[in-house]
Amino acid sequence: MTSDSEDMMPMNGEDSPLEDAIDGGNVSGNVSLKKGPWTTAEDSILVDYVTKHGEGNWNAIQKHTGLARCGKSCRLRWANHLRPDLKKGAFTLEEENLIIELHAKMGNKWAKMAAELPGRTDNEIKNYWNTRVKRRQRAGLPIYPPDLHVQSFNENQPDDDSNSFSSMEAPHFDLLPYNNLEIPEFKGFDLNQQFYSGDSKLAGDPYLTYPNESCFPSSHSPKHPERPEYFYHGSNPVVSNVTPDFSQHHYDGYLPTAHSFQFSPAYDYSSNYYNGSSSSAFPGSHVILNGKPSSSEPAWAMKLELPSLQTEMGSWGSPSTPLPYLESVDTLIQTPPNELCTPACSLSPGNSGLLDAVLYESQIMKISNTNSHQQTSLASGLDDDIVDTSSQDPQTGWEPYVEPVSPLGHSSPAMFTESTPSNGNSSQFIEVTPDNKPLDFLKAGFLTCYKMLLVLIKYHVKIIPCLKHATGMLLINDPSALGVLRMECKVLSCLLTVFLLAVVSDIEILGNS
DNA sequence: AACTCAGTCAACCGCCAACGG
DNA sequence: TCCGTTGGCGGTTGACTGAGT
Repeated sequence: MTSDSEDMMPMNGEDSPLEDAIDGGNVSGNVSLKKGPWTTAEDSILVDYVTKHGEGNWNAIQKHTGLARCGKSCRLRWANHLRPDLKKGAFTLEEENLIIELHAKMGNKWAKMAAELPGRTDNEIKNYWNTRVKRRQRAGLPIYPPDLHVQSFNENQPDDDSNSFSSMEAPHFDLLPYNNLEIPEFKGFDLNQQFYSGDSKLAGDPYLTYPNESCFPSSHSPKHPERPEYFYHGSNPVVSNVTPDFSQHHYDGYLPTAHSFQFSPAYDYSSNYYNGSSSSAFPGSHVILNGKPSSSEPAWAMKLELPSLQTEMGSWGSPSTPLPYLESVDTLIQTPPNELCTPACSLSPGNSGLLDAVLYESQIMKISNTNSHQQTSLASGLDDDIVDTSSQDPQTGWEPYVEPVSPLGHSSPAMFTESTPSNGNSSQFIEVTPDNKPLDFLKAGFLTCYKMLLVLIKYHVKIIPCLKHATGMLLINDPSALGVLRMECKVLSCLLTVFLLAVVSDIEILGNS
């Protein structure tokens, strides 16, 4: 054993660790105690002391070594950083699973949890958990995976002595204010049901009201930069049946792939916002990934369809219609129709959506002065466009597209040729020619506007769910919502512009006539 | 380049229980 | 039994960092 004098560190040099350690300390009684980050010099003093004397008697360290740290601080430093048996680095997937499981059993008993994780400190586990809770809270998601929810309650039955906790220690499944999150519109958003509609076991689970957190990956996670967050598939028929235990939760460490998530009813589409890859950009994109309709395509797929247009040619509204890309909407807005048209789609403008169709029509009108179109009743056109609700999906209320050519609900050219005078040659395109009575011409012009408005409304309605969801994402501070909203606003603003142009066009022509 | 923001980490603070005088 | 000390624990805070804007 060494004497106290031997424990004292040398004080005779500029680089004296002790001098460094004391520097900047606070006065506590007649001893200046330092706060803040530990220096390597202080660490070396502490390590040296504990190596010689063992752990404990922490207050003696300050007395014996002159280290300007209180006993508490020394103990904490040793326990959390200097202990030789500490495991450095990120938590492994197994450790993360275990932490979640242990927390479900124990609650915030960090020390007990640390005892189950060799080499890990309570502080480490606490920090990890708090970060996790914070992240999930922001996303409005439950802390625990759904099946763990059940599992944990089972494990905390009274007959389980080893895991019995008081009510205060019981798993806190209501830790999050999530259930009280006030996002009225979003909360009732039927997407929530649809995410899990394929899993009756999960239906009604209050913790599944919101999308899986996989959709809200943290923008950066130094420990797991490549991991978007866990993908709790819950009762995912694909995943959960593979392994019955807790490890079934899918932590693949990578962004979802078509294969790993394609049929998960719990898989939410928002991950596609994040993914940004061409392979998944929107709900149900697994259908796109598969390149063909999937029998497992969830019912919500149709609901999530954006207003435009990203379906394959001639497949408007068909049940097998691949779901649209968000990105493609942006592309459509920014890209001239001609550039968008691949040979496969060149036969019709209808495959590219409303904006595409509108742009296409305008081009057609410009270059075509010779077309002769069949006269169509304005009234019947209106009926075809909007009013007919008999074809709506009784469940979703969504009006399926039946027009195989155009997103406008009817032949796109017809839309313009029926009533829209676009220029001085409007007589080629409208059913009411300048030869007709001025009143008829006026009526045709206003009907054109009206029709355009209805079409816009129709598409706007399809956008609303997306806006709702994006708004919800905003309310929970999800950064990806901004991009979604921005894109959707682009769509809406373009639609509005088209409408206004139609109005102006009519007014001008009316004036000329 | 400056700014913002979220995540991580380390450390401190306060409370409490155990212990010993 | 009381009281002071010590150590353990959980909550909180602030510095730092990196990504995004």
